Amino acid sequence: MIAMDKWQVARLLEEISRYIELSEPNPFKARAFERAARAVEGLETDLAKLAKSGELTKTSGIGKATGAIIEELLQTGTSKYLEELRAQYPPGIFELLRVPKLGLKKIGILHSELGIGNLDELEAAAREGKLAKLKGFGAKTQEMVLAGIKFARQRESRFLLPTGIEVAESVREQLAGIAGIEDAEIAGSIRRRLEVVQNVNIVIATKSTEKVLAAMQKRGIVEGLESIDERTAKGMTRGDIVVLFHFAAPDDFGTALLRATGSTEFIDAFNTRAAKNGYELREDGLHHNGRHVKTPTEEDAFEKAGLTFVDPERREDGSDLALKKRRKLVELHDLRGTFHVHTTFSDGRNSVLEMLSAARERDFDYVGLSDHSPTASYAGGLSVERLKEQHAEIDSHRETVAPLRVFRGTEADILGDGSIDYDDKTLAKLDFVIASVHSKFNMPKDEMTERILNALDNPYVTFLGHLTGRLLLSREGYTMDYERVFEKAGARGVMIEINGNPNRLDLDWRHVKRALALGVRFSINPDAHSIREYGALLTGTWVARKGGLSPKEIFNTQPVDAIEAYFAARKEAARNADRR
DNA sequence: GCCGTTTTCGGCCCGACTGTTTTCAGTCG
Repeated sequence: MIAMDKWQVARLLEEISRYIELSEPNPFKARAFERAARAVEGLETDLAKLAKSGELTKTSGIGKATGAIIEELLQTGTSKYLEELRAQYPPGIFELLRVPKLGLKKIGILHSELGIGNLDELEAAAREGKLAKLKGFGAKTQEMVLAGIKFARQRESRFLLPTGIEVAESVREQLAGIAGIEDAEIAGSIRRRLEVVQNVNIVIATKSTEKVLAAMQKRGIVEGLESIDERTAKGMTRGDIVVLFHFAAPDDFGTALLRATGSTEFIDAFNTRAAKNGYELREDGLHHNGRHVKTPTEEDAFEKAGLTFVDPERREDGSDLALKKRRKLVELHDLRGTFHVHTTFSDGRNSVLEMLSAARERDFDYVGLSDHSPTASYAGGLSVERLKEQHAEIDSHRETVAPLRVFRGTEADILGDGSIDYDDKTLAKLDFVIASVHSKFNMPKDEMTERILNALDNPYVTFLGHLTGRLLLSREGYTMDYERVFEKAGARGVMIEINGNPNRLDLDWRHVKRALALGVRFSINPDAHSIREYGALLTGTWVARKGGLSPKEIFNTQPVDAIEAYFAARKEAARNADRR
């Protein structure tokens, strides 16, 4: 029998909740299953043991019905109720959620009234004007749906960087056993660590392209693999991800990797500079005054052409080729601690102790907890009383997690007028304050700019959180005058967070250069809502590297004493600040 | 469906926004 863990059980409870919301007028029934899922996730004791003892329903949020379903899931791996719900709807029904502004209620109506169960059917019905006639729908909704379908489709063939890396790694691993392949490396925008990517590029070093290609086809490394020219082959994986293979002789592998990594702009800049030394990158390798030059590694290509090596992340344009020395970019192991960590006090999935223990296991010297503020009620923002309780809990764990040092913070909402969602007295009790926008995203540019500038005037603010507010592949960032924001942040010593959540990667690396020039310092933060999400520090590091940041420009590369002294000094200054 | 209790049904987290309404429902964070 399949042993189900609490996370899998929670996923299935969520699925039930979604189905219920499609058909059930009472929204609280769906919410009850949602709550049960949260309750299961938050369990400190083993779910299977708890079920065995018959005390499941003693957990708040789990009642008679949900308890029985959980037991059934644990015993059989599925639930009759869930199977019945699944049978009532087409399998692709939830793909409709990818259309913005379409929620489960509207999807439920579309299915029951028009039998719509996927994007194609939705598009056909909207084009025929059938949507506008439904109750609760209208002409505008119909238009919005059509625009939304376009939006969803555009994003179909684009995917987030971590997905790209996972797919690319898995394809590369499959190449390992093929005779004749001497080396294989991931290239393209994935190697450049672009936040959203469109295809996978892999460079293969081999002396017998045809033989290798045949072996790859035979093994079914990807679907529909076929050569598109002498040196390139193309296939698909996971349904809709295009994989390009670039073949090169081992002696030309460096040049091939360089060219396949791009960007086009960088390669052009490379060639312009190399030409001055008589060198040229060609499809068939590096050439010096028309004669072939061996470049088994990428470093060889840079060196022979007389150019400074540029890390792949920095190859969006040619600017770093002008540097005399290779840029020293920050690396994950440079980080000594981090901030912006949530716990079960607000919307995190792990307790204070779990998050602290995980930070210690990662060998951090320090970590700063920051749950939401009261206005973020949907995320369980902390009242002043709850904040006090959290402080007491943190204090009770300090010895347990030593030598890890714990800082007490908040991720406080920047309210509509730019004020911070706690009073000064409360803020003064914290070691640090991350100020973030979580509401009223669609303000006009001027208003949003003033709002952020106002927040920067609060002397207790230490960091600006996920400044642009973008959600990759789903939401554009806020409009604001970034120049003015960076200027003021720099002048007031407020750091800007580089939020490493792969859905955000915010600050956008494109802003980093300008912010740095205006005196802004950065902190790489995970915005972790679970232990696993400390992993976002790696993705955050990529953003910093893409922005060209070195360890000294990153706050959390500093030792704990420096951090503590900085917070203390800043708080002291805030207390003394004139705040009329 | 769950919870709590003012023991057997009423409330459940909420505010902004938008479109469809003519006072509200659905979506989003």
